[in-house]
Amino acid sequence: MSGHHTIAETEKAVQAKLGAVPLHREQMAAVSNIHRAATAIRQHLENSVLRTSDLTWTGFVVLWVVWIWGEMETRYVAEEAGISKGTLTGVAKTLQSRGLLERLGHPTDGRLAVLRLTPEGEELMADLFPKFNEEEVFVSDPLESSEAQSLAEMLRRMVTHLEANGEQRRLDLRGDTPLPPRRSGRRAKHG
Amino acid sequence: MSGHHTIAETEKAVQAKLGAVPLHREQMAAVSNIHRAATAIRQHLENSVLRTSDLTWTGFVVLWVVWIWGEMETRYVAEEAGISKGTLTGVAKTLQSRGLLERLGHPTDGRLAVLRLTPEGEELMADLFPKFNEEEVFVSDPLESSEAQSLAEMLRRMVTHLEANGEQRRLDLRGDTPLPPRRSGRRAKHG
DNA sequence: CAGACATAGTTCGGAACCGCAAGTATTGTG
DNA sequence: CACAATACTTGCGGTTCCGAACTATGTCTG
Repeated sequence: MSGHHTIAETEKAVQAKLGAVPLHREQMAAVSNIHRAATAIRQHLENSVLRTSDLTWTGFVVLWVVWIWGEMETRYVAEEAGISKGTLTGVAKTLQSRGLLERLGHPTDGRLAVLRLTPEGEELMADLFPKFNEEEVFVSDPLESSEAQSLAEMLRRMVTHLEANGEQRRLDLRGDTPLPPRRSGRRAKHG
Repeated sequence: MSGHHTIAETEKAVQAKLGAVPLHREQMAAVSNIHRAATAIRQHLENSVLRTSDLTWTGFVVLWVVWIWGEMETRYVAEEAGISKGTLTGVAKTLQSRGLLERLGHPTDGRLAVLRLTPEGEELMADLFPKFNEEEVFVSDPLESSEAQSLAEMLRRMVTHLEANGEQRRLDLRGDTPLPPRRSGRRAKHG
């Protein structure tokens, strides 16, 4: 890494820039450090264990989700992996083309599709996951065992809160005004 | 949200799947919850404050970094934002085309490029950031003030640790073997 | 049972994204 | 002045990503 600014320096600059503005600093620091940490950890894991298997982060997460749950319907895989259905379609195709994942139709409901690891996929995860976990230990090195637990627990509370109340919050925020269309994305057939 | 599985259920499934394998569970839970939380928070922020200004997450982060630091050389912007230089070139173009960002040559070193917000960009951030901060408060709702501080501090330690030791760790991990080339990417001119 | 509505997944447009190679320009150095 | 180093851009080949439109299937209702 050896960055230009350390995380501590950035926080000082924020303080300087926003010194006069009334803000909720603790929450700001908490949230922005979550993203800083997530990015740094992700980059470390991508450039260590994942890279050697030529897996992307998202590809790994999808494999992981399916591995943990066994067979799983695609809509739930997308949700667990934190990606959209459309993205999953593409990612699953990539993983299928590498022989790691397979796709089954649902026996009774023709709309559903189910994902499952191939034997090669199972083997890969059995090999990869311990290495992945070793790096999780490495990045958690500065935390005491009790701190790691406490960290996980606080984050879990935040996620649970968002799962329960996020949608309502977003509805309240925008009130009547519907969401503006995105700049990019598919357009209606004709004006 | 209203997911299929809650985060608690997922952790139970992990326990079931990996019950026999010797793993470091606390660190695993901590790291995976960091990513879960980061994804959930990012989606919430994108679909509330960012969406109304048609900003992507990365676009906002770049604006934020430049806003906090004032003028900043592009290489440092990329690093602070957690993206590659090549990506930054594209993102900066997008933001310039919207009149939010401008690009200046460095007065003394002709190789450098410097980014700075336009008045429109300053105005947008001044308007947007308080709203953004309000949502940071919302997502941190389940945390006591002291907990938010403690969370930020633990994450800061993890990031600092990675900044200091990540590169060496990756070097040690791969030992002699150079990184395998990526599946994709530009090829050398002739084999 | 036909038509309306709902649900699951795919397709598609536009953008972001990476890593690498190669190109351009500039600066530092022996 | 040759030559190395540095900083950024450009382009390639691929992946990921969202969300709206679209397709196919299932379900509900009159």
